[in-house]
Amino acid sequence: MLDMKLIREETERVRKGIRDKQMPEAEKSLNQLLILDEEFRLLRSDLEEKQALRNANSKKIGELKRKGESADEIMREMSTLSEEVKRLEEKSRSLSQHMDSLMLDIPNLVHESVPYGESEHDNQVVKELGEKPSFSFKPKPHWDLAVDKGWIDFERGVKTTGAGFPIFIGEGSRLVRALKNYFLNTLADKGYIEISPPLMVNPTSAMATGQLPDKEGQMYEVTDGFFLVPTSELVLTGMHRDEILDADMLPLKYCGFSACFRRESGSYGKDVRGINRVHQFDKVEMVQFTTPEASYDALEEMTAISEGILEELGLPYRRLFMCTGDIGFTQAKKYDLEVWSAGQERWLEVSSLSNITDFQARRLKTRYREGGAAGKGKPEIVHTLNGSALAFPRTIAAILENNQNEDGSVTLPKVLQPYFGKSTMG
RNA sequence: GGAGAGAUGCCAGAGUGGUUGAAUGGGCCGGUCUCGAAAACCGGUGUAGGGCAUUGCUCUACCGAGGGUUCGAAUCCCUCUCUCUCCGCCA
Repeated sequence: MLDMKLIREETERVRKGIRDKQMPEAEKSLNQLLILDEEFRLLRSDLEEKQALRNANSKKIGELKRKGESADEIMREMSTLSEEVKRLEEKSRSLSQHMDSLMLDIPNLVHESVPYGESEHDNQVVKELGEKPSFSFKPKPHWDLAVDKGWIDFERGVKTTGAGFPIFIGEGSRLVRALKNYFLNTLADKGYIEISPPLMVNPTSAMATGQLPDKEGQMYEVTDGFFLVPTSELVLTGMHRDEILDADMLPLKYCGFSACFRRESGSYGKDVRGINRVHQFDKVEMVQFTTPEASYDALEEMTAISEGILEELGLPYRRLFMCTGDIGFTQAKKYDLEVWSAGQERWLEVSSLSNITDFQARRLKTRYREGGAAGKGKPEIVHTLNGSALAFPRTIAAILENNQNEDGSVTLPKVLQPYFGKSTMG
């Protein structure tokens, strides 16, 4: 959510942002919002004047009654005034509700460094590192490799749950566990506080973090009105909703492991083959709360951490600088990291890192000041960032495919071996 | 799941229809005292939005959330949410 003041005072910047993000529908909302804002402010000043009069009169009535004098005349006046106030209050409420829903259509402004582009084809590859492995045999895609070795069972996953719910078995499961510990230890060593989050959130959290209303179709809703988390970000950032943080706590860094649940309706083809895109997957997520001055540096820091992990894993990767047309509604600046998967001979997205500036925190009402809630000075809205380190399935796909041997065994990256307890799978 | 109690400012806690943005205590900030500190004493200490003006005054809203009663609601009524205690059940 943007600041209404910004929308009002820097309308053309907001309009340009909408156009750059290729969201023409949002411009209609913007236009309507400006009209309603005007109307709302007029209504407001009228209402407040009448409220002030009502307050003054009711004070007078109190005084008269205490003195034992008649207040009938003022009371008669008041009943019409009160009705008018009530009418205006209701109008103001419905106007502001309408405005709130329009506000949700306006995307975040992008950072000036973000390249202009109309679609995913315009994203820029700003970094490419690592050697793509070469083989003396034809490397298999993971869906053959892992199934042959019994590490992943897709069919039984369909049996127990449905398509897109693979079961990791034996050393497959052990690899998941090794990755989890490796990722979390690495992040803890970098100063990230580890969180084991709930896997369901309430609609308020889903709304405040920006998953609702626009991404409702992406989440699974369970019968008690909760949503299964599509990412632990909802908990890691949502935990500080309605709080004023102590400035000394910033930057506040969290990391969390969780299963992530996504409907992924409309996906098909090679994108969903194997574990490239599934309905439930594990992910370790990083989140930061920073001051406005620090957020863009924090994005670089987080990106460096995810890239460092890929380098330690020996996976060739590239970094995409997402263009205005592909960056997403809430983000001001975003990088995607993709690993090379030798069996599929394509790049797979394993991490997405974004600076959301104050866009999410405004809705969350997460602010900061010297001394925290009991402190002095005006509270400022924090900046929030999030990034994956990393999503498991595609990382696993790349590890298996890139490190496979002719007999189907997999020589694990050095860094994982102590976590796995062995150097080889299979 | 059953029964009861509660939700007020940074915290504790009063307030049960009128001058209450809210007593009192604690904390925090500033000051007096002191060589310095403690103690004591004095003063200050919310959020959001608007107006004037320019860094101060003023108006409005906010006492879990939403409705209602009333000329007037923190205070009365209804609904919801959450917390606590006891019982039951259970990893």
